[in-house]
Amino acid sequence: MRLSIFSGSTIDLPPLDVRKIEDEVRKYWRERSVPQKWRTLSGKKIFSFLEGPPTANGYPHVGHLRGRIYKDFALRYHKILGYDVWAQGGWDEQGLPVEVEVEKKLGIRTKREIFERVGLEKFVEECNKLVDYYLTYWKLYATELVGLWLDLENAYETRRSRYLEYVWYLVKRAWERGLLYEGYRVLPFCPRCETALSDAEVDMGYEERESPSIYVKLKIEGRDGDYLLVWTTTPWTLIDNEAVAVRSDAEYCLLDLGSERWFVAKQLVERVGAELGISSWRCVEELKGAELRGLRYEHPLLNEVPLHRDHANGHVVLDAGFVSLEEGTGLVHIAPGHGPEDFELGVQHGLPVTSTVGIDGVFDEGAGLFKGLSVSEASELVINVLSKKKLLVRSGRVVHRYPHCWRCGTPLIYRADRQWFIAMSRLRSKLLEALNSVEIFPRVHRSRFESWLANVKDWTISRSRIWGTPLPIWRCADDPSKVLVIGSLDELKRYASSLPSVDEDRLAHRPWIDMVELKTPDCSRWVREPFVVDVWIDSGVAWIASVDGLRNRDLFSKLFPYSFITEAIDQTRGWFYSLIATSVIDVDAAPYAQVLIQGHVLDKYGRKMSKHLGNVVYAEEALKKFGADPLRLYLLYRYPPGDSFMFDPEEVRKVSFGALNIVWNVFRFAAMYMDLDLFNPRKHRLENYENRLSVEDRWILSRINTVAREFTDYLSRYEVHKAVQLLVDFAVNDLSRTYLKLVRPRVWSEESDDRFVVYATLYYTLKRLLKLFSPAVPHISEALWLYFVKHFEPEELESVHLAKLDEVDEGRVEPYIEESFRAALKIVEVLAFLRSKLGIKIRYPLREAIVVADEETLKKLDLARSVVSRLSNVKRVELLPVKSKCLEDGYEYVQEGGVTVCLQKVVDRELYAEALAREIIRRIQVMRKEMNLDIAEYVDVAIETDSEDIATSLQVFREYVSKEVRALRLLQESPGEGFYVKTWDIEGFTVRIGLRRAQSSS
RNA sequence: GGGCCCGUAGCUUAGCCUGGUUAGAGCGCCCGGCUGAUAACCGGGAGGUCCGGGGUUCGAAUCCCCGCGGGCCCA
Repeated sequence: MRLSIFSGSTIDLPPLDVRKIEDEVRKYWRERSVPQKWRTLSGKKIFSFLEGPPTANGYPHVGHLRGRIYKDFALRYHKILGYDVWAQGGWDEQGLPVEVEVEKKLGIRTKREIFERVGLEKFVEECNKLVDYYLTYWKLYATELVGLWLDLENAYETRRSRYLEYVWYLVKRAWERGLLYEGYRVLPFCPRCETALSDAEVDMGYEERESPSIYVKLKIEGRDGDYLLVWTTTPWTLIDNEAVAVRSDAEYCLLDLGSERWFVAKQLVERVGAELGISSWRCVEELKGAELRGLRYEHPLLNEVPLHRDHANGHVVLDAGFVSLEEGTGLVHIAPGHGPEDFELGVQHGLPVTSTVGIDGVFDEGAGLFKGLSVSEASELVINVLSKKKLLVRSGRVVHRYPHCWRCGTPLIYRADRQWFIAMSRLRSKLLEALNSVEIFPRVHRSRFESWLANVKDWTISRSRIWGTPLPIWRCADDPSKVLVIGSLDELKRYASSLPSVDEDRLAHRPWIDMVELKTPDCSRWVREPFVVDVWIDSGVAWIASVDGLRNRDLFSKLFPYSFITEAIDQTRGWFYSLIATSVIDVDAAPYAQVLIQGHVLDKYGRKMSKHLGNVVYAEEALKKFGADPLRLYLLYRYPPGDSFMFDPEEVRKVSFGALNIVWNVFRFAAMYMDLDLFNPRKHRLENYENRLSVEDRWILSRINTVAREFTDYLSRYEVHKAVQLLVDFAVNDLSRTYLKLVRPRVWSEESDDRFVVYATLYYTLKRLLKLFSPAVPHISEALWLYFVKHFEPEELESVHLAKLDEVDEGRVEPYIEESFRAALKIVEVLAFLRSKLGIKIRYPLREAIVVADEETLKKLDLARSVVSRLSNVKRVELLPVKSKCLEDGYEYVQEGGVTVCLQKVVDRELYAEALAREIIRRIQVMRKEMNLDIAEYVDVAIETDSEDIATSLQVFREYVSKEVRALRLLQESPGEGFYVKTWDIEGFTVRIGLRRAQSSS
């Protein structure tokens, strides 16, 4: 089957129209099910890839494409290396971002509305619909139109019961291994949305904000008149204050104000003084922070918040490394329920952890006087009360950066809450050990990952949300100390005394999961913990859940550990971690062997792409504008995979498209002449011409093999950019610019069959090059495969992507010839420079060039002497050993690094005549093109000129000119009727040239 | 506050690990040329305190120290 754009009896490869070609190629792949064949496992060694599932939320942009193109490249590359490839797709479908968008869509403003106005069932249905919507988009613009051959028909989906069972399985494994526990932790909450937020979400919402700024003195017990001075911007947290922290190695001053004395860090005395407007105080005692440790003070709201009366071990001075000496007083108020650091310090010292604030930001009865107030109302009242009690030293305002909810703009509050954890901190050494078996590219990132694992904290796996995997932990209603962890749907059904009648996908979600009534011999009613599981565990268990590994053990054992994964650098603490973490929890091993860590895509100025800046380049837009292959090539070759990528649309067009255009045209050139001469690679075999190869043939044959070797070499280190640059450079410089230029006259010459030597060489080279290019630019490679290779070898495979990379043909690698060419091309460059100095165009032949150099260089040059001569249009290239002289009159020269190059600058009459002939030829060629003549078509030419020189030249070079322009008749007369006529100025003379299709001699 | 990385032409960068020609490219700019595969291409030119300072060395973009500036991650 031929592609429709290539149909026709003779080859006429059109100019490169990327999008049209890609459409046709995609159609061909679809009709022939090529990707399915490509993915078929045939029993060979498997390159198993694990897809980092994109979140089915939001539209894909070029940053996503970069990652997906690396994935596809790695897969295709290993396929042509001879592996079977495992290329299952996957989608991450649950989590807060989906909920947020559904809320927006439904006009929901508070979490309560979800339950009361919309209802959970409807809400979950909407989440599903939204996921479906984005999947459509991702399948088209981030997969199919990019040419990705990930298997989407069998993609894993984290919302499916068969998938999320593995999250349950994992939680149960953690429970069995004693790693699952319940505890308290301080987390950022949005009181309006009534949910905890992740760190990433907090980072999104930092904004300037004006807050209260108050200085409060705390009465030290047993030291009448002595106080600790503290500073805070969240007065409401004083309600849950339990300690004051100092830095043990810092100096503190006891400041005498006459009637009373305050402790302040020495380094901050001046600052605080200025702030409070006090200058007349004296430092009466200097102490190390360590000496303050253990002092007790009276809680400033002891009467207003009665529970503090019972906190016998609270209200004490402790030391902590995090105390800042840059701001505040150097004494930091500690509320273990409202700050992560405070919490840790509290736990270390056994302080009571009180959080009298609810998830909605309203104080409960524990807050005494402040019950029922919001945090901001409470702050005001705290200030009032302290002021009345004369404990408030100063109350002002301060503008600072503070985290806000990125959805609704509400300032976040930190509060302690009951959560479920997995004790990852106990697995640190196992994680590090597992990492030993993992190769990380680029290498520099390894230490980052290692230090993250070495310091890993326990994992809060519970979330107070809806659209997620339900936390599979049940508690006995009658005895809350009894806990039941369910590891699969089967297990759930086993204990169920009644089940809602819904399909399994629903059953495994809220709200249906909570309609299941569970009963066991030791408990008549189990109640599920009201959480969903952190969404990172969803994608984290992909290594086993994606293939339903417990049921497909055979397949799973072939894939695990996965050969390769790749995502952007932010996933170091995300997916890369959640994979290895869950895998270590289950089987004490890393689930992947190689990781490629990518940098991010930025805009062309190096700024992050963001909706806010309006500089996001979406996948859809980029694909429509550039086509997939130019975009792929650009993303692959412009920067190292690990680097940030400054995406400049102009560069795609100029550089990437430009390179592809040259590659395409090299094939066009080859195809045109090969077809014209009925070249047949089975008949005109390279082996038949071995002893007739000219030096440039041997050179290009050597080069393509060297390039192939270097290509695989770079890719063994995932230096994708270098590998691809190498191919582009070879195609543009070696093939197009040098080889084709050299062989063009050989192709035109019909005297011998030498042109078949060229075709055989070129065919060998192009076919190999095509395979090398195929992982980077699959569409264009395929088009050329079908059009070019399949045209000459119809029995070849139906797709380049099913082919295998050729072994490097060691016998054809001739380093000496490559060196020789390097030297010769350098001389060609110098001669071009000399010509431009002399103002003599390449079209003007020159008699002689002389190179004076050492013996070794000369030996090299000798081999490629004709190359210099042809490319520089010099009749004779003379090679002389050092000490010879070429610096005579009539020569222009350049001396460089022991090599002297001289060029004879005299243009004698004979040379001049030849030059004129070439001037004429060139103009006739232009006219042939303007007339749209077929390449092989003959013409009649009539030339009229007032120049004696040109007339002579035409007589002398009559044969030459006729042959070059395929003239049947070349007349020196005024062009008559039926001629296409143009008047030219050549060297100041007027020349009228007439052209017409050759008339058969009648 | 801690860790990692980076700083080379107007822009994007190679070279740095392993010290040694005249620091190499692409884009942009200027001049010239080539073109029967080329929507292309080629040659030349202008443009560099290799972030600053100090050290090691016969010799430093490269190795070491300090500083400045930027990025990423963590707190």
